[in-house]
Amino acid sequence: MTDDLVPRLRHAPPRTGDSRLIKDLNSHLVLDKIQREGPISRTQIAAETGLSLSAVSKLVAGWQRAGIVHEIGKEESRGGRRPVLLEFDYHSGLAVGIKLSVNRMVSVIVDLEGHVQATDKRAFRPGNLEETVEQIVEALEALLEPLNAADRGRVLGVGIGLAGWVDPNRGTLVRSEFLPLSGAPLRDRLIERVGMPVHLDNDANTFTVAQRWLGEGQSVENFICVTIGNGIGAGIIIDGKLYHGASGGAGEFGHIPIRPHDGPICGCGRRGCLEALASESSILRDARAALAAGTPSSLREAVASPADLTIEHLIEAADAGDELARGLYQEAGRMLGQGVAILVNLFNPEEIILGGEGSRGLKYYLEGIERTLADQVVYGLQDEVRLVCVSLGEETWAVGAATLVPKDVYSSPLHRGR
Amino acid sequence: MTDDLVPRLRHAPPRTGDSRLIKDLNSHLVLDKIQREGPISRTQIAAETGLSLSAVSKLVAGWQRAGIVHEIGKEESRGGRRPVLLEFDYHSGLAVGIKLSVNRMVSVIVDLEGHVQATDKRAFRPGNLEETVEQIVEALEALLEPLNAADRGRVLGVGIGLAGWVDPNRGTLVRSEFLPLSGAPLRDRLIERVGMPVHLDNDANTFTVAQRWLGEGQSVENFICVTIGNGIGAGIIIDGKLYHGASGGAGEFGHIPIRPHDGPICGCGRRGCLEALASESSILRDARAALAAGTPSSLREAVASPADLTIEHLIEAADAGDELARGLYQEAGRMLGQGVAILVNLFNPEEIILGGEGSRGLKYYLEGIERTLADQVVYGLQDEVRLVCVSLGEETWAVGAATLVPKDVYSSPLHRGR
DNA sequence: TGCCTTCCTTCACCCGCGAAATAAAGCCCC
DNA sequence: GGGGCTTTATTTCGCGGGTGAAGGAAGGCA
Repeated sequence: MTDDLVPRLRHAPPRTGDSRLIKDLNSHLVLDKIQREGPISRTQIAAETGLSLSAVSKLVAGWQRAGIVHEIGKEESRGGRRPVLLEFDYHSGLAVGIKLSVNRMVSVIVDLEGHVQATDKRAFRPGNLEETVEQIVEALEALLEPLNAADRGRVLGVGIGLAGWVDPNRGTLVRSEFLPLSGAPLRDRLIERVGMPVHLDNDANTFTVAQRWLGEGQSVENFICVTIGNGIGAGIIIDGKLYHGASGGAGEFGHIPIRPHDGPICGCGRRGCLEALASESSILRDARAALAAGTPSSLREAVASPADLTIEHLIEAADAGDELARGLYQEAGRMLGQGVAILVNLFNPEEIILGGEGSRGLKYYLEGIERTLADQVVYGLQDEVRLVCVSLGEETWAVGAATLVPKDVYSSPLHRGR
Repeated sequence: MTDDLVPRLRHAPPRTGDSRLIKDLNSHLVLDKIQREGPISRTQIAAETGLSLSAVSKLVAGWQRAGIVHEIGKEESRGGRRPVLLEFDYHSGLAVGIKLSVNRMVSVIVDLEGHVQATDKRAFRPGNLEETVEQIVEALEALLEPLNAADRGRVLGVGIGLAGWVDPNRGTLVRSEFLPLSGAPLRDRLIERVGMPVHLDNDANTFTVAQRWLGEGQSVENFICVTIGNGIGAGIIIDGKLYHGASGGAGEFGHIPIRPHDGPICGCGRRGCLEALASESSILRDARAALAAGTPSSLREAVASPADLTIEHLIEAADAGDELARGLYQEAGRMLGQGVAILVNLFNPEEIILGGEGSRGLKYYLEGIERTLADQVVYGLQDEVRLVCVSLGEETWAVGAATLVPKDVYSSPLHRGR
């Protein structure tokens, strides 16, 4: 009986169409319109969705009762009664986002528009399930403690992002390079402890959801987010919905083989992964090696020893025109460009969003990427894709994780996972 | 006004939920069950779909009236009234499939189960729109002519597959290496001429649809078909639905860059595409070069000059243990393996179907693929994917194209493309 | 002030689903 | 072989949701 539960969930019966589905569908269709295109009038929603005016009115009333949609004012008259404008109320709820990484945990409280209300940064010591849960709960409490009771009641849930292979349906880690909790019921333990919805996903995916909800992908149905920092990751939106693959492992862009025979060893233990060729840590590794090998560069004066070199040094040097730094970025950009070319050939996306850590290095990558794309994409498909750059900071990750909450609450049933 | 039409189509209003959608949805849910899992009883359908028995009965009645579903007999009693078994009637309609290639056109009439009723093979001379349409119509007439009037009335439509970038929504070729009809309304002209539905798609996509409808992907929601022959292609099924990308160009697997700097020139003009490294024609090219360079091999006795060498020679030689042939296949397999590893890292599919032209060479590829996968896929994701081999012949392509027809007629409204 | 336009709400009606009652078909056991 | 019991299928009815028409509300314009 109980044993049956999990397989049953994986092959759950398909959603059948009954009146509830209809209402769900239409009501989210309306909410979506208001969120993406608001302020907007009922009549306009009806015209654009194809729903009847009466249906729109009723559905809007539902969202108003729930406090998620408000009337914000009236538009100019177009010869008759002035349209009443409706707006998504981004202040109607709060969400907590947590980004976990090797030895750090950054948490935020945001409103539904992603505006940060409070931040908590602290050390994180990867441990067993209980130790990990305990640290997350502590951070959560520190974050919620200053809130008054009313605000605390408005918190809708918690989203957590981390690097690794996550099964978001089960709420477990399948494999992660820094957190040895494979298979442990991390999400469910947390739900028990904090008494509100908790969502878990890969960090690149959380960033992607944020871009879809509030960022550069709001009106794009097929796009890919590539994140570039110490590692490289990707999140894939297909038909407006995050694509997880068969078991949550989709989007491991950083580990696609690019130079599997003669490339450098990657953190994952294999050779020539894109991440080992194009990430900022790979650039740093090559810069240190070049300095140690005696390559001339202004970097030599910036640090006492190659080991002290940081990304900031490299960016400064590149800004100042240093050949070595620029060359390394360009080479990394070409490698990344090859990866992006593969994405474009395979996915033919409408848009690719490049999220760069701090984003300052991104412009040095960009040239290499664009040139490579033109060379390596078939049929001129690269002209069909828009490249967009977005800056990523420590907090951005946490804010992204927080958007798992509204994504779950307010997304259409067709986009809600299986 | 008219100018507006195309953009309006691209951003068509989303499908709203009304009672018709419900019926459509449930009715296809039921049909799908019967097609995939039939023979099956009404009660079992109800249990597995979650629909009420009354709904199932009514919906089944609809399909019976349409002649698509029939009662086939009764099952053993399980202690009470014997269940009536329902079966999808694959003979209720016919479909035409056409595969166009450089100088050849293969057409078939099949029933809905893909059984070939008639075949037509002829030369194809790529020309302008009217010339092309004319040749297709001729083949179609040759195929339909022997049919009696009743059978002719049962033909539901025509599906066409060809290599290149196709926009299936508009029914146009965007770019193809052998047919200079970019942007021409090929599908719509054909619809006018033949007076029945015509569908156009990339050939790898048609093969993929066939695998989903009748082949190895019937019960798999996320899989990728890779086709290997003179070229290399792929079709992607996500959530049970063929993925086309933003403008129909998705799945250009043969042209992902693998050795963009030092690889051989590809037919598309760029360097180091997968297709230039791992297709059968690339193996042939390398074999000829090796013979010309004096590499010892049993192949030398098989042909007078390297130019006479064919794939069949290579397969025979490999079967006989020839080092050169085996080595070339293995190397190509490793290259293909790198490509497949990229697919697995990015898509985390449940299954990958390898369609090999004639399939006889596939076993020589396979070893290289499997070994490479184990090396180049992160987190052991390769253990999550099933590799399946399928044989591909000239007719298989045409049969695949034909499945565009039932896919369109009988697929759920949620899977019917945007 | 009166009429028109535009925006929104209300009400009657249609349609499909689910639940329950009913019918049909077959097993089992005395 | 006849009365239960079980399983399968159909029919009936009420509910919820969407649509469309009619009506109310708000504002422009002469």
